[in-house]
Amino acid sequence: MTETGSTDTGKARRSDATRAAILTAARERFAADGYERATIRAIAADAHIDPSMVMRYYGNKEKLFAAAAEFDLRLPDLTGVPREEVGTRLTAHLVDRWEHDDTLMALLRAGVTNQAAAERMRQLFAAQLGPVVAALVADRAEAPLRAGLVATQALGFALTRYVLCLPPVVALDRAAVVAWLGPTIQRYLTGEQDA
Amino acid sequence: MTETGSTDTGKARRSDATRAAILTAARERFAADGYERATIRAIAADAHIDPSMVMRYYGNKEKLFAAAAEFDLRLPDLTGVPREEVGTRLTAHLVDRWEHDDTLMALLRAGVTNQAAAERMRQLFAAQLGPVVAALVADRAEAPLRAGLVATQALGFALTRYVLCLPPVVALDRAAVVAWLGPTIQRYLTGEQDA
DNA sequence: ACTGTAGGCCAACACCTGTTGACATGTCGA
DNA sequence: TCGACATGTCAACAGGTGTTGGCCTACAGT
Repeated sequence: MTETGSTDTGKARRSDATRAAILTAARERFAADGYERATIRAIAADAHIDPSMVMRYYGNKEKLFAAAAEFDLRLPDLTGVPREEVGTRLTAHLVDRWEHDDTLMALLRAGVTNQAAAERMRQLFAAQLGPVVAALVADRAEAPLRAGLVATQALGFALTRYVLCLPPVVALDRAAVVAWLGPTIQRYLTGEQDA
Repeated sequence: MTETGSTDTGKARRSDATRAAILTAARERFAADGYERATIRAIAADAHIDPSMVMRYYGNKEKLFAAAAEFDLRLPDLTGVPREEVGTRLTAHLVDRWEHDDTLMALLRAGVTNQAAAERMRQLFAAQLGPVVAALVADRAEAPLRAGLVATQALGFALTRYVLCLPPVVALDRAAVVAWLGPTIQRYLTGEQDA
């Protein structure tokens, strides 16, 4: 394998642009078509290169997806936010994150039929959402459950709005989304189980 | 085409068992693998027949899916239920429906990558959940939106529990699911937008 | 100027897919 | 008994898939 050190800030290689183009095209295809329908050939065509280049740079389709599905939710620190506002704040952030990055869509579409993608999704919520929630709740043992509940609503919203495109859900503007989903997320984060 | 009248209650044909076996196998495969990974060959093997029989009886893969994805939510009439209980009642019913029938799973897994399946899902919520919600809300114009919101939470729960298998969500028992999701559904059905 | 090597393309492979048509078998009415 | 028709099997097709290896070209270091 050619030197691909992750830590070195060495000189840029001539192929870096190509690598990036492949990754971008891969994200778009995986997001639009899911794992199996996103073909290496189509991704290569989008990146204006030969399919064999994809193999050379990323080994195989699985590894390409793994590289393309690297994602950071960039969750804000909610400990400084008034407790009654954390639901709306988190909701607004998630919606924004979803609308400005294909990666989550790729993860969602692929995660439904691909085991590795599903595992990624699990890690995403456990490793990134989990800690943020843990810093918020009184009993830290409750954190994974509460993070999971948030995931049900967040992913369900994304699924119905961006994938299945249920018309009434698509029609909602940002403010309405936050107004409707915010209190739900708030309750999952800070509320009691008994209504 | 052989006589396949939909209205006739004529004598059962010898091939009806085969037809049913194909449909059952198709539902299981579509539910487990999604649309593209569920192959005609695998379905035929499960049904212990030749792949060409699937084609003869259902024409092509698309039509087979259409037949396999026929589904009735069997939603109860909620007009007689105390208003503050409709959320938990609907939640409990949906969970039960989901756990005892592969069809919804097939619809969900396929709907993420297949247009026809997504369209089915849209019709399902519009035609079956819509009216039930409409009978419940004061302003009927709000019904589609409220049904859509219910869909976000219901499908999101199914996605995280049965497809992505987030551990904390999988761990919930039936009572806990109803206790957590019930109030959310209740608010989407009968609550005001401003918390 | 020469050469090694990285970057890129082409053709091919082995496999799997949906789909088709020819052929065998069984069943039931005339 | 015989023939029509439903039921089922087998083999093959045309196209698409991930993946591989050989070949060409241009640039960087000497």
